Amino acid sequence: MPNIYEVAKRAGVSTATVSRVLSRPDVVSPETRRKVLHAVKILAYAPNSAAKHLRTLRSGKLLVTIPDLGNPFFSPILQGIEETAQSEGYAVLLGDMQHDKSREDHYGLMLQRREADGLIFFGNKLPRSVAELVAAAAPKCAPVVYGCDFEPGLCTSSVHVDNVAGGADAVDHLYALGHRRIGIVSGPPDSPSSRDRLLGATDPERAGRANVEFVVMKADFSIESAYAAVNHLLGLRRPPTAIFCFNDEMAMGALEAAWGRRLRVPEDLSIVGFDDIRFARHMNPPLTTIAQPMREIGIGTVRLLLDILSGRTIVPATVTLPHLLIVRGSTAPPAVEASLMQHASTA
Amino acid sequence: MPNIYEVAKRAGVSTATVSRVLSRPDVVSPETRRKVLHAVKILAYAPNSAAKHLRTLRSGKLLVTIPDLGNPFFSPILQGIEETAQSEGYAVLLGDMQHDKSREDHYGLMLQRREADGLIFFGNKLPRSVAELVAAAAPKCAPVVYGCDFEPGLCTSSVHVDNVAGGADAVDHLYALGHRRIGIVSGPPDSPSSRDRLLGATDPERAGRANVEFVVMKADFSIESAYAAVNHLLGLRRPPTAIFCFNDEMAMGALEAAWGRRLRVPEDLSIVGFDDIRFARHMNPPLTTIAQPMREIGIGTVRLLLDILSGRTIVPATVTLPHLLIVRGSTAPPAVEASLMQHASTA
DNA sequence: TAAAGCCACTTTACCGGTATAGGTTTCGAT
DNA sequence: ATCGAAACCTATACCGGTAAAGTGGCTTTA
Repeated sequence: MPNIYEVAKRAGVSTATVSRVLSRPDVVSPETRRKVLHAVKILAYAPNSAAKHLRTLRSGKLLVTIPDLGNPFFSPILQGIEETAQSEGYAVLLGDMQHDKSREDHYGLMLQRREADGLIFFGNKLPRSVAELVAAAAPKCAPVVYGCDFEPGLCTSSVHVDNVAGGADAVDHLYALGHRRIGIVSGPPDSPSSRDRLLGATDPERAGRANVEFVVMKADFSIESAYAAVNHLLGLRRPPTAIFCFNDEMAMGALEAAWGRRLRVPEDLSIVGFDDIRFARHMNPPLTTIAQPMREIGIGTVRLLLDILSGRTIVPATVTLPHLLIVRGSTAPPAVEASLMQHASTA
Repeated sequence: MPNIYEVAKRAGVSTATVSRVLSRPDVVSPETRRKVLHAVKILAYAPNSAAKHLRTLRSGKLLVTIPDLGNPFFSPILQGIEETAQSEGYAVLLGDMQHDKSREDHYGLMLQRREADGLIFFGNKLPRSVAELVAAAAPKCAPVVYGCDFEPGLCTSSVHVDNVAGGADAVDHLYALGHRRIGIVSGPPDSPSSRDRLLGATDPERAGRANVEFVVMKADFSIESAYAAVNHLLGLRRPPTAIFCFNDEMAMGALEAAWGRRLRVPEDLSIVGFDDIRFARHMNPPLTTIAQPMREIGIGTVRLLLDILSGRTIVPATVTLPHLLIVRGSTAPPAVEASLMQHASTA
């Protein structure tokens, strides 16, 4: 593995010149440049990154932590992050929290050791070590960006959709179809986005909604938890005619529960999801859902973080990206009997 | 951000002592150790990783490249990798190839620059820069491990299942159920694992198989390609009674094609997948498939790579992990008419 | 009693780049 | 011919750790 000295010797120049040929070629004469590049090629030289990082005090890496890699919601986000980071000359360090607190502090330390220049955090709550770092930087920006969720009290930037409006849009869709008894399968209570979706979904002030009943089941964003919750809902004396799940995986669980009870979707039961993961359109029936621009969320977090790192952004910024209701085959007006029953019971 | 000098000064010792307290505490007296640790705590000191890496010529990072992050097949693999790497003191650098050659060489260079100590490669073909590195190291090991696939001619280690046997097991299952006309939806021809599965699936020498007809459709592991392929198969004059897709996502596409033609699965058409991704059991009907131990594949690649890095392994090793046929609801004996037709036509 | 060994630490060279200051050459203007 | 400034290059300090050699005082050994 050759170093810069060997290249310099071979090209007959100083190491500084070699360095400059590779980082700012325009300030070196064409002739010298040619000689150096030739030597670089012959020796297959590539600058050692540790040395570079030590001298420049930048690592060229962004740390990204994800609560659960297995969730397909994060795949396009990660792709957006990885692609943008690479095109801006950064590499991505991946941390999978697996919902484990002890792993979180491990990754918090990596920021302190400067193994990464910044952190893109997906999850509910910053690990303690990072929160301290953020608090220390306040009111200026620490190199930390929240994706999707964000802690209201904390001085951090974030990129997300309007979850209140998203939740409201899902329910508005069901309401417009005629549903008046709606089951809701929420995420865990410590998830800010789940809280917001619930807020929007059940907002009694929402214009045009009257005579709606909600039955809220707490779940945890997993297929299994939603299956159990929906199974319970369908076993009620007066089951809901529609169900809004706070993510698409839980909608899969809801579909399974419906199959299990020989209910047809959407004839007997309408189902709405959230996220529009890649598989939503391939479910049976294709899933109506609130789409999040996942790839753009990923891209947005990187851009925001790079703005902070370069000093272009000083004060924490919040970016809200648009969501979109995608109507597919899993929602329809409630069956006549159901709406009659509903009518009779409220009369 | 304090450095080791400030800690040394505060503790009244030399920097070397501070360094040793943190890396080999046992060779320092308890009293000195206490003083140093106290100073470390007060200053919130964390060793700069670039400096450490420069001196030790190790980066503590493993580069992992994935052809497509969106494929849920890779999620458990990545989780296994990340978890094992972290527990062994390594961090994971993520590269998403997105089937793009130009990105591949970018990541090849990272090895040369020593931004990572080793590479875990998922995909068909090593990028040129890495292949050169491997060739240069031959017949010893380069710090490169193939996951799932592997290039036969190349001197690299790999971790995978026996794809020939897996393909054979899938077809044996269908054969045992009575299917004699089997559609096969393969991956792209440049994928070694797809080639192997095809070999096993259509092996005419396989004991006990007689009078089986195969119709092979080339696809590319995507839902859409499989949908088109299966749609074509089902439109044939004598369509197959069972279909073996070389991954589970393609089985999803096959299911969709069956729904589209109002066929019941498994009554009218049996479907077998490969991989046993997390969603396989949640399809409608639950998918019969060949399970790969994905998490263990991930763990295995890390262990193998660390063995190479530590010098414990000198010669390239190949690890074959067990696969398993998981029978769920998507396979059943062919309908009577179909088998009669089959019988009549072969008589 | 000198030599050798050991302990617990300090000193220092070094990893491989880049930033910076300073030196040399070139060339047009005076 | 002399000067000045730009263009281009070199020498070197420095980034922050760690490995290895060195130190001083003590104990053990021949």
